Amino acid sequence: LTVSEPRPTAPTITDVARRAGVSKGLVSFVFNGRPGVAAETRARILRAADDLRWRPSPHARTLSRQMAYAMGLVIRRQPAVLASDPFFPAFLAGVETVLGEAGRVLVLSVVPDIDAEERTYRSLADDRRVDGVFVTDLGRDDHRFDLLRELRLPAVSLGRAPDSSASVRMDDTAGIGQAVDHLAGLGHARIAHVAGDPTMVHGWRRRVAFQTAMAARDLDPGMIADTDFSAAAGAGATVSLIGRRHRPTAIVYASDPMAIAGLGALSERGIDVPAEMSLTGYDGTELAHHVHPRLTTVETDPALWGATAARALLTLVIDGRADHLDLPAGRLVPGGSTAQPPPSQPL
Amino acid sequence: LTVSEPRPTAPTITDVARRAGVSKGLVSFVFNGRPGVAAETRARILRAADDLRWRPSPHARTLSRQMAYAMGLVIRRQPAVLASDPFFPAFLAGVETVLGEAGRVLVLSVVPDIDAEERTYRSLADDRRVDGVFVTDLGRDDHRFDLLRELRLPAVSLGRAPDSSASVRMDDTAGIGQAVDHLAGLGHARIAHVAGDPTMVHGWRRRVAFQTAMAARDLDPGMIADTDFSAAAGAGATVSLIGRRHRPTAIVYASDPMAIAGLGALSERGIDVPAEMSLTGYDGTELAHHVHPRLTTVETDPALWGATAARALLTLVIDGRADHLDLPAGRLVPGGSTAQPPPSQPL
DNA sequence: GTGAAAGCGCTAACAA
DNA sequence: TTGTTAGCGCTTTCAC
Repeated sequence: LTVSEPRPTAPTITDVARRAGVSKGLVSFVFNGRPGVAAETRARILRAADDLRWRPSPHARTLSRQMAYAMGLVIRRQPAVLASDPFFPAFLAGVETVLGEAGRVLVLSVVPDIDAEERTYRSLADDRRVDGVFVTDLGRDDHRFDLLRELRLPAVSLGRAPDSSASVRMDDTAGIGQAVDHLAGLGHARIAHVAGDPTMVHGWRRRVAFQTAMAARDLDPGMIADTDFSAAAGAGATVSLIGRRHRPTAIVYASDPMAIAGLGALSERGIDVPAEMSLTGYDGTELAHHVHPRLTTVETDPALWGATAARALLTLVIDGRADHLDLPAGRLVPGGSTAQPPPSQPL
Repeated sequence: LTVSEPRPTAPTITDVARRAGVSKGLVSFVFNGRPGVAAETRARILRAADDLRWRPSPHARTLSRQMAYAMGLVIRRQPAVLASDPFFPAFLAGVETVLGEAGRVLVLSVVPDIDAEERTYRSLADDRRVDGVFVTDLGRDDHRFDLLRELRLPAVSLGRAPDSSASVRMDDTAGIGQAVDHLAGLGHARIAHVAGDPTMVHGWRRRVAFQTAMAARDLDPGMIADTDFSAAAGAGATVSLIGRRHRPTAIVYASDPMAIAGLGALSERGIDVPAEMSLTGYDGTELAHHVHPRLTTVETDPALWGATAARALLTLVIDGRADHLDLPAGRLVPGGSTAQPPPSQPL
């Protein structure tokens, strides 16, 4: 039950230098890709390091180079919303593949509110815990970029923010548009949208995409219920939509968990999907494939997103600049939750 | 688009010492809670530090104290399984609340396979990236503790492992037992279990708990289908169980996502829940509350688990020892997915 | 092309 | 009680 013995003392750059018969400085040069080391010397040094299984210590490096070799991700979310969100695990996996190869590590924080979020960013910066951060869940009026600029913390945002220096975006317009087209193609005219959080960029973008797609087909784009992306709110919004006078025949959800919850709410009220109501989701989560009927949803690739964002952040941190990247848009995969509208709907 | 200016150079211990009119040594003593500093001097030093908004640099500390002020969590999971698992987000939130207060940070890794996992542990240890780790998803014959011992990396396991030095456990026996009792009380006799991964401790424990509870009631404990905890496998196991000659009238699932997928599979085959088949889940996830019928499930508290594990790991790292802790067991919360078995079942 | 030595910011042993 | 100083492991400037 005790952890008594000290960890074995690792070899240092001095050991390597001695073994290669050179000075510390040269070893450092080799490991930092500096020119001006004779090929033969370089080989000898690499051999020595390899023999000793030595690698430069990140902490020592941090001290002399002001680089943490770590990236940060601060997530501010309601526990309930976070728990049913399948995005993060896959996103993190993607981030890791890239950071790991680059010898970087991911520092993750989950915070409950905006104050904790700010404190976290400040201490990550003050302590030089990270060299840069990923910014997710963009707000439409996001205060974080000012803070990050003040802290001089390079950031890559997921989705484009007006004042982010680099971003990786996955277009949600296309997927929502395809969903509307799919439904309209089946004959639906009264299509509603259970939107996400309107204060968040992805919630808002999907909402606007819905309105645009509906307007483009001369359909009424007004049947929208806003939520906070939680399953509970998805169910609530569904109930409120079907209570309206002109009940919709189809609902486009801004996320799979909400669609699944909506399916539950409809089923509870004896409304058959897809015979009486068609549903589409967004994300392409595993569970969406296993509810009945299988959800028609927009498949996205969060792992690709993570890997791309990580590469962008590395570039930003190392080269001091990075671009705004666009990822291929999600695409609609028809399931069993969409069908023709019921033949005779009272207007 | 450029991140040009260097981050503002933070004050150092030297600045604080100068401002307080003392030496660096004294400042260090004060910030490490060492005795032997005059009260008045100490106050002066604290004031100076406060004025300068100075805090000791973790990296510099790491170098001289061999402490990283960070904890690690390495998750090896199939992306699909991880994505539908609601446990981690809440667990992480719990961990963070404790680590944050203690000035520690969480280093997270998501790895695809066992080799990557080992490499990750090695580099976390070699680079002194973390002072200790959380070990989750215990295998019944878990190789990781040998590795961690070799690396001298203190570890707290989630669930008790024979060779872990500290652990935090949440009993699954009680919850599964309650589920069986609940079903038996409703009149079910042919109760099946869709188990988790039998090579993982929590999967195995729930499986054994099921068998024990069934045997205690003189019921046949043999109807078990093993899975890997994925939703897909949950659906598959469900299908195989209802295909058996003595079809069960109730199924106890080892997780909510599998129960939800099972519900989907049954629904697809026209089997009514709960009229023809009762289901129970495990975890108490948000989505489980919003499917129809609402899942009868075992509520657990992953955030509490995270906070407790974090406290244990801090203790282990700081004091060199920690205990095995037990958390209150999950408890069954009846929903709409359980009812009396159908009156006349052909044997 | 290579070596010596001065930092990076802090801790801790030793002196005073 | 307080000050001095030698590390911790690495990078980098400046001589040679």
